[in-house]
Formats: sequence, structure tokens, C-alpha cells
Amino acid sequence: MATTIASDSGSAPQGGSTRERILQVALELFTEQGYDKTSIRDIAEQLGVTKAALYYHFKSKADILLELHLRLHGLGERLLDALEALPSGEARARAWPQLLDGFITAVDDNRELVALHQRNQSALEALHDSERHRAANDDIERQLRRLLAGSELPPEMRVRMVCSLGAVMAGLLTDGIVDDISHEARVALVRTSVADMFRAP
Amino acid sequence: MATTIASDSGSAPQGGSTRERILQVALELFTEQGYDKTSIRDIAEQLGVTKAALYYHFKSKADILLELHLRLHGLGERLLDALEALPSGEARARAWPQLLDGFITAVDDNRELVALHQRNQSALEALHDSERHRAANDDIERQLRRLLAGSELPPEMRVRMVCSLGAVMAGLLTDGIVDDISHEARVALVRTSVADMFRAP
DNA sequence: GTCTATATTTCGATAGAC
DNA sequence: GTCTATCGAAATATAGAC
Repeated sequence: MATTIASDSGSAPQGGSTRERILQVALELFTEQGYDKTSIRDIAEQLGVTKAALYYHFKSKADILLELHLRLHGLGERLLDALEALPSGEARARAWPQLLDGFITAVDDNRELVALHQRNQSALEALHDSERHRAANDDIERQLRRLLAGSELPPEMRVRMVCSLGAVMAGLLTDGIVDDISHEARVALVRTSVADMFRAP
Repeated sequence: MATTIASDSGSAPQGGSTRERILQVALELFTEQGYDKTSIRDIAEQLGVTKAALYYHFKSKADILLELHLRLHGLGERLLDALEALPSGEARARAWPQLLDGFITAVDDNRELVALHQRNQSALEALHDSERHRAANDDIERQLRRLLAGSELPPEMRVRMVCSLGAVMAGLLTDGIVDDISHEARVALVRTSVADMFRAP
């Protein structure tokens, strides 16, 4: 299963089907310039085709964003399933560091998609309100909130959990501050940093 | 100095000058619906005036966003000044938890503005590219990156710093998970959570 | 300062030929 | 599957009266 998108990083990517190349270019431009400031025309020109060609592969601009969104969706679902599988609040609290570790790996493996999400929060929320998306797919964030809020976990633990998620995002996606070490070393440092939030006192 | 904006939370706020009321409504709508999906007309109607009236007070839609951005700008500047005032990398590392504490207070005091920033990252970056903004005001994030990257701080410390900033954002801005305690208690929990990232082993 | 127009542009989307 | 040509909608911004 290929949740990640091959990153040729060329100006006019030739690998894969046209549909896949559209998604690849869209991912780049949506992340760089933002979804709203990227026109269908921008994508088409970067790809060397016309707008009309895009509408053969996708029925709307929002559909392109939706497709990219769904590819990331499985990431959160796996974390949720693992969390939900644990019965009691106590077990959930104990298992969290391990789940977080898997989350770090997943985010790191899908950095481009996560960055797209991070930089286009409002555009993605607008999708949820208008598209059929809600019917079939339960919103991932709402689900996580219900799970954490509904747990018998003490508030102190829930705050730590939320903070740790934000820490992972910042640690893995913020560029320009720790470029003097290898990427693997950086990921490892993120792991230990967030793990320390759940150390015994 | 009023960096925060009075939040009447009414449908048609009457407090303050028209210019201030515009900013207040814009802040709400930009955060709720996103900057790009909020039209000048939306703001005007919510305010009970016409579009043309807005153009008397602001020369463009982007100018409204810019004004809101500048109000948050001072927040990061204060953290930067405090960080820059410390000479050596060692002193900077030791002082970080205290600086972080001030950062938490500042973010909490300006939650609405920070949320606006968080949800409209791409729109704000587009501002930087086009407006005069760059000339007068050095970009706050770039400055922070240079300070941290240029420091003699070890990478392990820099990663922790970046992670802690993300943790604060998530802990203070994510709603729906810890609503069963007072806001003050929640802020206190965020403080201890991130502080634990800088505990001695 | 606020209003009623209106100018101008850009974008998303479609029709139909090839 | 891709093209040319075009439609229609919506948004920003301006002109000028009050």
C-alpha cells in the first residue's frame, strides 16, 4: 500500500499516471502557495497540459484536495484503532508512549502530506462542511477528541497527550533550526523529547 | 498597550471605533471560515454596513489581515528580545524554561490571534511575499530560526525547544479534549507538561 | 463615513472537436 | 485523454452622490 507519494521533485514529473502526476504537483503547490491561492491553471501549466485535462481526472478542484486528504487519513485511523483497542483508561495511559512512537513514524513517513494539512487547515475544514466526506468517513479529529474526552483519563494525562502531539508536529515539520544533523538523528531526538513528557517523576 | 482585542462576541459589535469593529469581526470570520473563504462582503454584512465602507478604513482585504498579524507580532518579539539578551548558548539553554513560561502567558492572552495565525498559515505567508511588510519588519520566524540555529546550543536542546513551542500551541489551542477543568487549571497543566521536557534526568 | 452603483479580473467548470 | 473556446459566478476594488 502506497500512502506516500513518490517525490520526483522535477518541474514536470513524468513518473506514474497522469492522475498521479496531478496529485504530486497539486501537493507541491498547495503546500507552497496554499490551496486557495493555487489555481487549476497553475497546476495545469506546471504539468504542461490545459485546465480541461484536469477535469477529465478530477471532477473539481476540491476533489484533488480531498484525495490528498484521504491518503493521510489512514495515518490517524491506525493510531485511533490501537488506542480504542485498549479497554480501560489506565491501560490507555500506560500504552500512550508506545502509540506515540508509532505516530512519530507515521508522521515522518508522510511529512509532505502532513505539511499540506498543517498549512491548509481552513481549506480542509471547508471540505468537511460541504462534501459528502462526512457521511462515509467519520472525521478523524472529532473521533480522537471523543476518545480522549470520553476516557476516564485524568485531565493531567489528556493535556500531556495533546501537548505531545503538537510537539511531534513541530519537531518533525519545523525546518531551519536543526539542519546540522541527519534526519534520522533528528527523529530520534524528537522521540526522546516527547518521551520525557511521560517519564515518572 | 492593548495587544488583545476586546471580544464582545455579539453579532454586530458596537464597542469601539468602526475600524476596531471591523478588525474584531474579521478576526472571528477569518478564524472560523478561513481568510480566503471570507469575503469583504461577509464582513460588511455581519457588521451591518456595505463593502464600500470597509474600503474607507482599509485599502485592501490583505491590509485587514496584515493589521491583525502585526498585533500578534509583538508577542514573538518580546520572546526574541529576552532570548537575544542572553549572551552565551549555555545561559540561553538555562533560561529557556523561564522564557517558555512567558511565552505560554503571551499565547494564552492572545489565543484568538494565535488561532488566526495557526489556521491561516498560507494566507499569511502570501502576505510576506507581496507586501511592504518585509522591508520594515523582519520576519519573526526567520529571526527565531537564526537565533536558535546560530546558537552554539546542541541539537538536542534545539529540538526540545522547537517541540516545546509546538506543545504549548497544541495544549492551549486544541479544544474539546480537556473542557472539564477550568481554563486556569488547564494552562497550569500545560506549564508543567512542557516544563518536564527540560527536567534533569 | 457611508451609500449605490459599476468596473475589472480571475477563477472554476463545461461543451464539443479531435 | 487532451485540446480550444467560452460561460457564469463571485470577488476585489473604485467612482461619485449624499
